[in-house]
Amino acid sequence: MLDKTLRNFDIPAFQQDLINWYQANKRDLPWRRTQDPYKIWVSEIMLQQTKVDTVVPYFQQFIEKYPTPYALAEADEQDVLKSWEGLGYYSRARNLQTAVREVVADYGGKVPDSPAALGSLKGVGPYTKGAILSIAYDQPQPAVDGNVMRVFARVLNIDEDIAKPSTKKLFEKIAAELISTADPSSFNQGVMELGALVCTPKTPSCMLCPVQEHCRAFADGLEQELPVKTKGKKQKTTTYAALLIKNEQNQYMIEKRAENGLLANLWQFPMAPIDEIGMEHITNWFFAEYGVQMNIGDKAGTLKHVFSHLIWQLEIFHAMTMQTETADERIIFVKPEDLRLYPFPVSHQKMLKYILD
DNA sequence: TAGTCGTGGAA
DNA sequence: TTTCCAAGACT
Repeated sequence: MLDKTLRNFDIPAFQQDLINWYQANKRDLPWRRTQDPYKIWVSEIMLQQTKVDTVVPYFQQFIEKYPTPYALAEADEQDVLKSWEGLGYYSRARNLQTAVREVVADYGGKVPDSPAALGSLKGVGPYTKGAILSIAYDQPQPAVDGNVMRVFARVLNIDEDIAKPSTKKLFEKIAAELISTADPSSFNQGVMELGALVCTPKTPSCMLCPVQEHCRAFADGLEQELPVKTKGKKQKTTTYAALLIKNEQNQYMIEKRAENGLLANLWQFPMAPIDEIGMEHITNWFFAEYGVQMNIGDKAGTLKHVFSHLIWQLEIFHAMTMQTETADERIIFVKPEDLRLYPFPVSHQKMLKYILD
């Protein structure tokens, strides 16, 4: 299967054309100005499912605050989450810190350069492992992301569904065959850079492509049809009442979310699923759930927030309570000016404007 | 395997 | 407006 796919494919010429193009056209990105495995690691975690333009400012600020594995290992998780606020996929931040602590404890603070040790770290999967080994340590390891699957699917005219995990394994085998042993870093980054700048998902710029002469999809006019990717299911909407509960000290009630699952360990204004409990039972539900007696006031606004796999429809209300504390450790009351000290998901960051005017 | 896990930008 | 998606990992 693999032999047939790669038969008559001029691997050395493809490598050379790709690497030459990459050297001449690569973007000047902060993580390309260093060989520090820790910094490259941080960049690769941030770049998971996230655009380069989004990552750049987060990376700069993160490295300034946590310049070494030791600095990150010693940091408070809440501070790390605050640095990650707005970037999404927050378990990446917590897994990174867990992994960095392991590197400090078990590897003397040096990022492992063996595939087995690196791949065992929390949050380091097949792609990230290959990226770190190739970019930081110049090892010829495949690093297959969405770009790589798209580029290789077109160049080699492969119509396997790239949404399937088994297809990713196929491309890892292909990447292992194609990767340059002379410059694995430039090869891997070159494929990704090509995917980001030229071999784009929609309307690829084939006329500007440095490997056009190697591309079977272009030769057959199939560049728009490849790669094949089945689409996921639609998100389900849940409606919540989100309450801006103020007490007589002008403090607002916020809640730390569970330590697992969606938006783990971030803070939010309390929410009630009004589909389930009914708007008329909210007060009782809140008392049962949080031990807080409150009166609901005016509606402050409405907010629709779209996640990857679900949608929140938030109906936002002002509310008043006489209490300044509860028995629930997840609940605290905070002055408006201190709310920004806590890591909030974007949906609840937006709610701050109803309080801070 | 398929679902979970965020966000903002492009077409 | 809707859809898709971006340098994935985990369960």
